[in-house]
Amino acid sequence: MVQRRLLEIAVEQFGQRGLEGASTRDIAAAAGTAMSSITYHYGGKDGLYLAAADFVADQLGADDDSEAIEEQTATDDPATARAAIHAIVVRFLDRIKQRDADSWALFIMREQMNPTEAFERIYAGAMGRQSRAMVQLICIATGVKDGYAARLAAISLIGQVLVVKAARATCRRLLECDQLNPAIIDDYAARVAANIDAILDRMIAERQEQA
Amino acid sequence: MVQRRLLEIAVEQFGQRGLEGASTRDIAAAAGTAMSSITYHYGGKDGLYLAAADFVADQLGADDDSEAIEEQTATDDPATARAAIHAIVVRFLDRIKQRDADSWALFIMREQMNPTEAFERIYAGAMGRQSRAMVQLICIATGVKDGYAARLAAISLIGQVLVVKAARATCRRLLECDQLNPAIIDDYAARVAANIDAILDRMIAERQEQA
DNA sequence: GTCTATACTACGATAGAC
DNA sequence: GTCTATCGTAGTATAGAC
Repeated sequence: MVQRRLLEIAVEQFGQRGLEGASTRDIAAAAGTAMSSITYHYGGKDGLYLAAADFVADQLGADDDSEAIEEQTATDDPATARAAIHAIVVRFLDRIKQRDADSWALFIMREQMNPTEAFERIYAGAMGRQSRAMVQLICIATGVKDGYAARLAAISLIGQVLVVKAARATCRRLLECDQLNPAIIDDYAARVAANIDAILDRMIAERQEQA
Repeated sequence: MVQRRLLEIAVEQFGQRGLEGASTRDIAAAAGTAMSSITYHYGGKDGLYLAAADFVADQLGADDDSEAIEEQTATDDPATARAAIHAIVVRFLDRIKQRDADSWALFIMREQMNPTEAFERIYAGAMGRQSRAMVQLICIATGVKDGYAARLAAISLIGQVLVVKAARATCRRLLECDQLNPAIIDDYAARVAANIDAILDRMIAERQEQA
């Protein structure tokens, strides 16, 4: 399938070099086809970019047990909710261990910085669902009713996961390693897991002393 | 000063649109000069980009009390170290409240994703110093001797701060606001401050139960 | 030092052969 | 559907006037 190959290369190139930095010529050549096939299939560079965003959004929602985790949002047991939060974070860090994860992670990061319509499409899918699930799970796990407080907490958790991709250069310097290998990611995952428990416990304590 | 104005615009444009996305014509025009003055002063686009990186690095180290904070690295009092950690985080989030902070934050973010020589220059300055100071302060605040563990913890703290810029689009969606206004940042800073205490306390507990 | 002119290159889009 | 060939339009770089 030419189209699939085109999309894979597109995500890689757009992620690595950005919308302006990537060239349709290079993408087409790497996919082993002519540049004009991009025009034919996607109407042009912008169309390919949006299609690449949809492709990322699909892959983000597919091949995982995200539905199972999101089902647990229906729970009202704090321990179950906490386990679900851990599961989401672990799964995300697991994905990052894959080598080809770079492409889509960079693609999304760029969209986070200056969002275009492509971000809407990605967030409309699995990404938005998981973010909202995280907020709800925090409410359940801590007994906090205030959605605003839970959203702020969710952002602080997302940041701890995101940082390995968003600030990869700083991480490499700080850890004095050329690339974040799986062993280091595992160690970091353990740190984040402990942090999550500490933060959730703190939030429970905050709630109780407020009463 | 034409050169200073050129650098300010360059940071803004490169940050917003990336190295490839920004055009020397636009930058020169916005700075009220001819494009060829970029060639004259900086040798070309790449030279201007590196000069912009140096400019960012300088501003990052200047106009702040970072030296005062870094001096506190010399302390051996856990409470003082903890206060210093809080101070670093607060100062960073304070800066983000400024409107023009966007430019350099985006500039650095892009370099984090695909580091070039520009990142070396930025990290060689205040950024690297503060990162290392953070690690050391964590050691002092928790009594942890293991630098590796402290570095992992430092990354998790950096992530919580970084996320407001790195995942700004997600933050906006999650908080249902068009832009992260100062009031929200303050609320978030309070959350992060509580998180830091929770995490440091947890690390102290980990250390004690290990003994 | 700064600007105007121009040269050169690479890009995306398009038309048309097959 | 896919490729080749071409066009117009950015972009950077350079040379030379002032």
